[in-house]
Amino acid sequence: MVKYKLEDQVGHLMRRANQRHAAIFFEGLNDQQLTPTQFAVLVKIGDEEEVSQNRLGRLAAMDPATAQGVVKRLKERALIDARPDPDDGRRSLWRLSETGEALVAATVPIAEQITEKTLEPLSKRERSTFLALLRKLA
Amino acid sequence: MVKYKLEDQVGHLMRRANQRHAAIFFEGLNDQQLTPTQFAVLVKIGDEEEVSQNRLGRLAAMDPATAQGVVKRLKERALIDARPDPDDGRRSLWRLSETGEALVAATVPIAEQITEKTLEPLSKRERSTFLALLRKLA
DNA sequence: GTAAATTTATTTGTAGACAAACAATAAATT
DNA sequence: AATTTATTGTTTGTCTACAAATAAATTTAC
Repeated sequence: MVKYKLEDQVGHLMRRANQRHAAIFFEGLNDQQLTPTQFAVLVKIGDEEEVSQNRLGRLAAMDPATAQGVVKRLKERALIDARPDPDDGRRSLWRLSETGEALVAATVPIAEQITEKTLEPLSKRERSTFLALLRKLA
Repeated sequence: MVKYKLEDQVGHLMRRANQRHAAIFFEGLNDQQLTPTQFAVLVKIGDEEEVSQNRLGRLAAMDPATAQGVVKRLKERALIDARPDPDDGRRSLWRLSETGEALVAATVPIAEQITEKTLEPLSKRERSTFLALLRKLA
């Protein structure tokens, strides 16, 4: 019977790694006032041209209730715009505004630096190992 | 110039891995109505016998504002108790109640299953590699 | 063609997570 | 001893995250 050590549990370690990454993220995108989720949503809208809110949630790994709030705040900042879906009365189709487009273009390089900084404690080789294993747990 | 792929970013993958783990956690400890953070706090209080709120926050990786709320809820459920620190008028010293003690004893085995289930997609060897690398990023 | 099931989106409620500002106490400095 | 600095804990506000309940529109099944 070995003692349960919180510090060795994968959940605790992931939580802490996430906290560290979040801190790096906020430091990097402090000027733009973007959260990781908001950034993810902007990138995904950019990828898709036009996309419904629920689909966006799936693409960026948010549930519908979360997506609703995130989209609302981005809309209030005029980073995204919507028009009603002509084929489906329930949906709105979201796209980047010009400001949003410019913001994504300006922030993607910073996001790349954030990824780099997050992985900094690992060697090149370790990084690809880690990402491959992490992908299996995602 | 390679396109920025959200799905390949370490932050996004960690966020998703965390979501998956959280889902496994809630499923496992649904009956006890414990969150990962609450469980972490209970385990840490158990480790320490008696501990102040701020120190507890550091042990379980929460900032003071978060710790305050978590401790408050555990106290309301009578899982933990406090007495004033005789040596420091600012502090309370927290410890497990009898109920809390019993709950920790009952839930640690479940937490071990949760860890196991979270790591299930990885082989034994991959698990130790993953944990070693994750520890460097935490 | 209608009833049932599914999908889309919203609302309410709970719980982390953290920044910033604050009050109270304790420790360090001079 | 008095002042400065640090620590402990609380409060307010914003945001993510999700469960559960609801309403409306669409699809599927019969």
